[in-house]
Amino acid sequence: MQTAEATAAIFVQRWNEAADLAVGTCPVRGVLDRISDKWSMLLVMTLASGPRRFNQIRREVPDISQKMLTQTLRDLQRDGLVARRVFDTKPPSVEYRLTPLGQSIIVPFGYLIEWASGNLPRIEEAREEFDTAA
Amino acid sequence: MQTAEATAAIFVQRWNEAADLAVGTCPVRGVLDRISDKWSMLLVMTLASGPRRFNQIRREVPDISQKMLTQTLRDLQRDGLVARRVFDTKPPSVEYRLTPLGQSIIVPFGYLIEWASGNLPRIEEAREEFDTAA
DNA sequence: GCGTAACGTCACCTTGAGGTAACCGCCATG
DNA sequence: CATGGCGGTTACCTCAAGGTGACGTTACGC
Repeated sequence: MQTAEATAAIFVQRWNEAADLAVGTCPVRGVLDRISDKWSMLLVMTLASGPRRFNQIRREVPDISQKMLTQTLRDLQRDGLVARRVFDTKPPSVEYRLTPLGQSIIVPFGYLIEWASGNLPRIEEAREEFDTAA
Repeated sequence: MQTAEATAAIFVQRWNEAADLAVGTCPVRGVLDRISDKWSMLLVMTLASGPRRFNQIRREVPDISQKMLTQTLRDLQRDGLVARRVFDTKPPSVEYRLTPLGQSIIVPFGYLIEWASGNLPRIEEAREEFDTAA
């Protein structure tokens, strides 16, 4: 197991080696922009524990509108993270599940969520301090 | 070293245990919304390799507007990820550096970037396939 | 005096993400 | 007959993110 510092150093080095990552056509930006909308991450994590049907997701994520659920699922499907399967029942039911590619993003998401929940108190503290200073 | 599957399973389990993460006041969402704007991640990674001055950052990230650089740096400072130091030179120069909290986010970011650059071809492939199918 | 570089602020405008609500066909149930 | 659940689509509206460009202050070099 490496220290966090060593791991960070490796990532920083890779980032710097990737030359023009900061400018216009950075490929990482393209993917990250897609992932960083309001619902994508939430839906991926929801589907992480198994396939779901449309209205099942709606019930689990109550504050998403029908439109955004449809749209976000389409986008995730387009990117190959989610597979859509229509069953020929009456009425037809639709199942959404993560593809292997979709499952592979759970790990990096997990690290980010872990960081977020672990450091939330520190961030809120910093915000208060900053706001009272101003 | 665990397999990716095992790691993912742990993250999924934690996510499910965190009960009301999906609804309204989810603390993770609060932090992630901040991080997922257009420039935050890019600036953090830029500052990862050392402190920078204002216009130095502008030159390294040429497509950011002055306004957004100021604003994003302020937000990062407010969240305690970036420290701002004013030097009493003439004219005054300003240095931005990551705080320890800011440095700690490099690792989760790194995993995400690694995933993004590794899977970009697959995503583009999926997009093409999806678009031609429609 | 003039330009330039330092680090911003302010006013304005455009764009698009996302919410709301209505509507669709189909089928089961009361 | 009517209601409700299924899985959407469409039109409309709002709000905030982000870009542009002007302005400001100080100090240095030409």
